[in-house]
Amino acid sequence: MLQVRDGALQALLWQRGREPCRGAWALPGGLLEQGETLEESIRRHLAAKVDVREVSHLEQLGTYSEPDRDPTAWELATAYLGLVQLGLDPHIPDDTCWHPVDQLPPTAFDHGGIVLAGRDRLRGKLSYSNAGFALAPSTFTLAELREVYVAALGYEVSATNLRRVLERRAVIEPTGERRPSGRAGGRPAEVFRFREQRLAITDPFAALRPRR
Amino acid sequence: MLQVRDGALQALLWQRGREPCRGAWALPGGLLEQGETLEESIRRHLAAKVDVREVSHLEQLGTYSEPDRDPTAWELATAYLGLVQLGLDPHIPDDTCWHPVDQLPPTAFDHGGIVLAGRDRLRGKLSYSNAGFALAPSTFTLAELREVYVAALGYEVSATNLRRVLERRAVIEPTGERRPSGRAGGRPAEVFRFREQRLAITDPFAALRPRR
DNA sequence: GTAGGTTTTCGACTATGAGTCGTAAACTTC
DNA sequence: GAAGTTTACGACTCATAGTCGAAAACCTAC
Repeated sequence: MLQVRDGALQALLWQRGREPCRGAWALPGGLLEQGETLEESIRRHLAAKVDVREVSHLEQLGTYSEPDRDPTAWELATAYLGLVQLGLDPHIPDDTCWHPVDQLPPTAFDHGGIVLAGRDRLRGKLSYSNAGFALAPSTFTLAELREVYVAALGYEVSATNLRRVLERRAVIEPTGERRPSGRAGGRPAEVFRFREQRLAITDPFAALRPRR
Repeated sequence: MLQVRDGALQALLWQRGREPCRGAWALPGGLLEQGETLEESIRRHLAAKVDVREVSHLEQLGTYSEPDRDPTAWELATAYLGLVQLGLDPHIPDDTCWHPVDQLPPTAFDHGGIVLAGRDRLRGKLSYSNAGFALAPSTFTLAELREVYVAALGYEVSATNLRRVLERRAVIEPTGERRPSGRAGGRPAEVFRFREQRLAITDPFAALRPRR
C-alpha cells in the first residue's frame, strides 16, 4: 500500500509482535483461504488495517518463492501493489505506520525488497499510463499534481510540461472550476481531474510504429 | 515459451492426453515441489519438453487464482514467460507443437489468456528494453532483426528506424563482419549483435525528466 | 568486362513531442 | 492602487522518430 504523504512516497507497514521477525516491519497480508482469489484474500487481510474502499488501485506485483524467505516455514507469497489517493488519511491500528519508501526501517522477510519493487513498478507506470489517478486527489490543481509526481518519481518535473503531456495524451482534463491558491494570494489555479479512474495504458510508444 | 518461427510469433503447447481438458492444448508446467523455487520448478517441468539451455530469457508473468480455472481442483498457477531465439529448433515430444499466438487452438484451463498476456508483455518490453536479444539469433543483419520485430509486434517497422533507435540506445552494435545477402545478390549486410544477453531496461523515459 | 538487377546503407528532410524561459493574467494583502 | 504571489500560456530550442531517395556493394547474364 503506497501513498504520497508529507511530500514523500510512503508505504504502510505494521510492526510484528511475535516471532518470527518480532519487532520488524511487515506488509499487511495473510494466508489464502480455500476457494478464495488472491485479490479477495488481499482485500480481506487489508481490511484489518485500513478501509479497503479507500484503495484506489490494486494490482498484482509478483510471487516470491525463495525457500528461505521465511526462516521458520516454506511459504510462497504473492505481493500486490495498492495505491491510496493523496489527502485521504485512513484510520489505521496502533501497530501500523506509514514509512517513506526511501528510508525503510528493518523489514521482516523479503518485504523490504517487495516495497522497492512496488515503488519501481509505480514509477514505470506513471510514465506510460494514467496511474496518477490513484495517487492524486479526485480533483487537483497542476501545482498539486506536480507535487504528487515529484514525490512518487523522486525527481523534479515541470508543471508546464506535465500539463502539456498529460493533456495531449488525454489523461487529465480541466473541470472548468478554479481554486484560489494558498494564503499568499496569486492567480487562482485551474482545477483538473483524471478522465479515467481505472488504469489505462496511454498508447505508449509511437516508437517504431508507422505513422499511417 | 514463445519463439518467432516462419515469420510469426508462436507458443509451445502440448496436447493433453487425459481429463480434465483432454485434447485441449496446454502450457508446459506442473506441480511445485517442497523447497523448490518457482523458477526452478518451471525449468524442471520445461526440461521434459525442450532443452532448457535453449531458453534465452525467463521471467515471471503472474499468478492466476480464479477458483474455477481448473474445473476439477482448486489450484493456483504462476505463469512464466520464456523466450527462444530465432533459428533454434529444440527437439520436442510428439504431443507438443508450436502454435501462432494469433491463431491459438482451443486451450486448457486459462492457458489461452496466459499466452496472450505473455505476448502483450513481450510487445511492451520490446519497446523499452533490449528484450529483442532473446528472440533474435546471436548475430543478425538488420533485415533479419526487422523480421523478428515485425513478427513479434504485429506491425511493420522500418529497418532504417530500427537501426537508428537501437544503436542510439546502445542496445545493438555492429560486429564488423558482413554477410552476403540472399541468393539474388545485393550489397552484403552488416552483422550486428545485442550488447547484453540479459534483460536491461533502456533508460525509458526522457519524458518528464529534466535534461540536466 | 560491362550492363542491369538486388539488397543494404546512409544522409537529408520533416514532423512531433518535450524542456526551458519569459511574460501576461488574475488574484491577495497592505 | 501598488506590490507581491501564483498560475497560465506562448515562443523558442532541442532531441528523437518517420520518410524518402540516392549511393554503395554485391550478384548474374550476356
